[in-house]
Amino acid sequence: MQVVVPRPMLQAFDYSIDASFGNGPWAGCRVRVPFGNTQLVGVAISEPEETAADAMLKPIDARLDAEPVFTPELWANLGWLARYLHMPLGEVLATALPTVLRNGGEIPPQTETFWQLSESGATARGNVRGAKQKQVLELLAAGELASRDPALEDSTATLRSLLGKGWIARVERPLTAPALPDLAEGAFALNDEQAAAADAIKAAEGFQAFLLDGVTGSGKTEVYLAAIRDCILSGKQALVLVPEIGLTPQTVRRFEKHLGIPVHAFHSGMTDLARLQTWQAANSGNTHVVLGTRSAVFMPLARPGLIVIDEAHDSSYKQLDGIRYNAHDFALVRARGLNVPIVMGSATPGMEDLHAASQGRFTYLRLSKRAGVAKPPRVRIMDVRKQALEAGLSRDLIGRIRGALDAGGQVLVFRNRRGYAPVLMCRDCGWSAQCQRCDAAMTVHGHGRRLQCHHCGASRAAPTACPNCNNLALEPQGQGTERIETFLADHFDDVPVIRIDRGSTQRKDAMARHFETLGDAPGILVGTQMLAKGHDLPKLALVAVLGIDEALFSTDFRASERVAQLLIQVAGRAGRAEIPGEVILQTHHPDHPLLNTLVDGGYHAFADAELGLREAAGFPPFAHMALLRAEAKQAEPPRAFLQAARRLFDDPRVEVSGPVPAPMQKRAGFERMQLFISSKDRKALHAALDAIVPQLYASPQARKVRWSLDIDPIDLY
DNA sequence: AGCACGCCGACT
DNA sequence: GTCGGCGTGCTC
Repeated sequence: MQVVVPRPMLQAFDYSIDASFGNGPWAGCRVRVPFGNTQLVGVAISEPEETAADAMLKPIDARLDAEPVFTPELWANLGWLARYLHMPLGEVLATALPTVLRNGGEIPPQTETFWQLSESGATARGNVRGAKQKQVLELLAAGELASRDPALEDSTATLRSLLGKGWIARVERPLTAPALPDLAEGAFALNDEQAAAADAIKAAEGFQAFLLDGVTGSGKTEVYLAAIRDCILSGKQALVLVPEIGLTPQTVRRFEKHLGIPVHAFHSGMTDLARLQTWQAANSGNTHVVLGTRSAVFMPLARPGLIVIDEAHDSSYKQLDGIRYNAHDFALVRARGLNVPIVMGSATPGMEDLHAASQGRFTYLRLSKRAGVAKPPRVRIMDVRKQALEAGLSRDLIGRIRGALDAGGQVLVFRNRRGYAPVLMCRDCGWSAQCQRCDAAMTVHGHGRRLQCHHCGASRAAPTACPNCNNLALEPQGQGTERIETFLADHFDDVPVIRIDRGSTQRKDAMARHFETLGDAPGILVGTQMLAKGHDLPKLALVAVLGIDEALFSTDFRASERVAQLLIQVAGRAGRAEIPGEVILQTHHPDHPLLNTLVDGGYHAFADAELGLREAAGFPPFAHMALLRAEAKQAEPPRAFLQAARRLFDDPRVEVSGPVPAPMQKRAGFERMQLFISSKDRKALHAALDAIVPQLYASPQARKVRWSLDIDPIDLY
């Protein structure tokens, strides 16, 4: 019997089995096997009779599943994914399983926990001191509750202490499919565009891909919800993918509220056990809706009916290490395999998706109107050449912030650099603090007291004197969110100033809390990318975007797309409600074509121009790319490895360029090189890689480097 | 990857 | 004389 294991090896391994394991199907079942001098959890990929008996083979140690852990559709598509990514099947299968199963854990019986009031609890109920305990007891007095009931959220500790006192009891019941919601047709108030989109999705028979292109505030979510409702009312399951931005719990609550049924979540903030429970509920058909981040794309579906990808352009759908899959692309493959419709929603669709729509591969659905009273914001480019700046803000901008606050509005200041300042520099000799292990300047934190490398995490105290000339002339250069926050808090001391970035918002619900703190009162939010999403701010009157200039001149061919998406997303936060929003882009390059195209023509004008440039340059989506990366302590072994790899290509339809140093040549002490591989012909590219990748695994040079192959890379770092 | 084997340099 | 450096082979 052939078994694949989670090791970087392309081949399968043969094992013998003895009769005691029973005779169900083996392919797709997990097995524990001896491997070298350890044991591994692998997956059988054939039946015993397909392999010739061989007395030399080791026997498997255990069969871990009586039935395959992969649905037939996932089994087929994960096989395809392994071939497409040119990665070992054993590693792909392991990645696609929840952690518990990957590690050989049992699939527990499917139960659901309920809490009941006990007799002593009913007696004690009258004289409980703790407010929280009293509240929970009152809830349970009205009837038992499932542990996942929203009413019991954040009550884990209380429940545990009540259980300890014997006032409540825990009951395990077999999990069953939630009752279908009682939703009449048209339960959502949709405008004509939304209704047309929902109807088009409803009319899909089998696989059909929809690009739901809707401006910010146009109500894409209502269209998803309508489509999901249609799906579950016809007895099928919906899978919803969302970006990794820490807002999944809020989104789950919103979906549950609108659909009236439990929605199962799957994201990195959950325990391994909770994730396994969602997996099981989906696999057994005991849930109607699963909502999760990237890895939820591997969810087995017993009754598949619909896949939704929210914010389909978001780059967090691509995994950057290990199995570098793209959940957006794999979701399309699965929708085709499951023969169900898939909806990709975005206010700023990626070039690939727009191109697919223009070719007719995706059905294009447009939501051009903002829902309700919301009006599109006015966007202005503010020329700050020859202007004095305070913490990176011009006088004019500061005045406009004052005006917005005085009118009772809220202000959002966006700056894509966290920390106090991007560089610590010596005024006298020009020395600047560099990271020892990376080709990058260290970022100043803690109001100038600390230095931190954003690439390797290195951190140290900032020197007081210049290490080069000994003068006391060190000065933080440039602006980070921390410095801007300090300035604004000082300058606008009558309103709250809240910073939102990875430094201030590490805890799970921190972002939601920050938004709550602000409420409806005038105030200022300062932050990075993280500000682009999150709660609606009904009183948002002004969005100021600082420091876009460096982003305008990046070398990465995808940089323009990302800047455009970010600007549109950030700008879209303004004008979502009663206050007419204004967006100010502060720049030293007011004539930059990207900015002007965006401001004058919007995202679509930009996209048309960008697609033209991509086509002329032969970049995706008009060509297909792969990136072979290699790194080591010294630059020579990666260069030699990639040069040897380069010589293996001989198809003229496949272009290979490099090896070249990565844009950040040294990172965390490793010298990094890369080889670009591209072709207009996807089949030719993959045929070439099919022939070459096994040779890379066998290459003697590969032992001296850490290497990886990235199919359809999105970041060329 | 992870581990064992094995062949050369600097330590008790 | 050994401890341990990491080059090489191997995993059914």
